Amino acid sequence: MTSSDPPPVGSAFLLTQLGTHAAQAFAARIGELDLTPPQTGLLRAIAGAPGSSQQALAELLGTPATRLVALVDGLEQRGLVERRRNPTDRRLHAVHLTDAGTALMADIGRVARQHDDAVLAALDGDEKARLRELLAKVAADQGLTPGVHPGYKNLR
Amino acid sequence: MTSSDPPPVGSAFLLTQLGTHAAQAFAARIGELDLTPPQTGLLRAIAGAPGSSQQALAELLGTPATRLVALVDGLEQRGLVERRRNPTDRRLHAVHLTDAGTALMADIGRVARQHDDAVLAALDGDEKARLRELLAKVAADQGLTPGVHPGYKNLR
DNA sequence: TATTGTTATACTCTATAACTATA
DNA sequence: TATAGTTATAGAGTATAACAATA
Repeated sequence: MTSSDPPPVGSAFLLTQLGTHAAQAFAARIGELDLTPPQTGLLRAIAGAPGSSQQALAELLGTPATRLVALVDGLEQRGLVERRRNPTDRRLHAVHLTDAGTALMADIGRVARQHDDAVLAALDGDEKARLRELLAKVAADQGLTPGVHPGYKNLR
Repeated sequence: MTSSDPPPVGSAFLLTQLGTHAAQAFAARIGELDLTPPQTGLLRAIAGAPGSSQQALAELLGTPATRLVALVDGLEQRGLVERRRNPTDRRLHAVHLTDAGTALMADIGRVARQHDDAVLAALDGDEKARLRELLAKVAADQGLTPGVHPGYKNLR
């Protein structure tokens, strides 16, 4: 081919393009709560499995424990989560949301819904349902953990 | 754990999750050609608009010119692209693919098709077409430039 | 003086490795 | 000796700012 025709792009590239765009838009929105996307994902994980050890959280998110420590540090300093030592095995730090953290989760939920509406504004109800169905099918086939962003995964 | 219900996730999050997954999978595949995704995107841009100045390419991709210079440097050293000075205005460096670069584009196309098939393996033909349609609709509404990955965009 | 390209520098994020404490 | 957590260090990727060449 010489040029002039726009190079045909596959659906997988469309997915990457839209996924990156959605991630950037979400980062901007959640930034108004002074949160980064990794922090938000960790808060969600803690809310879904309160009292988990940091090792367990690292395992769930697929990230090195060292990164998790730094993330928990930041959230703890802001009073959103707390570490509780396990009296039976004093090596373990169970991570819990504080009341402030729980309250913030509600805000995060609101922001997430606004984000969802904004990104999918072009679709009507039926189309949204159909898209969700197709995406869920692909996600399951690709082995993605529901609710866990693959960006935590160490790749090399 | 107390809660048993998986936290409900919006379609926009599914998009982000799948988009990141697809990007990682593509990076792994294209890495076998010793290319990074940003390099691949730049090659595509050059192939689509040969002879563009570096400023024009930076503008198209939405990236600082300084980053583009570094990317072109890497591709030029490998003999995939070349800079040609414009005799009329010697400030401009028109960027072109070399023969090796053109040949590599064919390999990239093959890898991209394999990638597409792998990511969408769960869907039949009709479903693929429907998904593509819905994604294209959302992408257009969100103002994405066709064929350009938003990851080049400077955000702050 | 304005524009294209380049180089130098700094910053952010993340991973790897070494270390402490508990078991 | 093995495990949970932590600290220290280094690397990749990118942006910001200063500079050089040409117009």
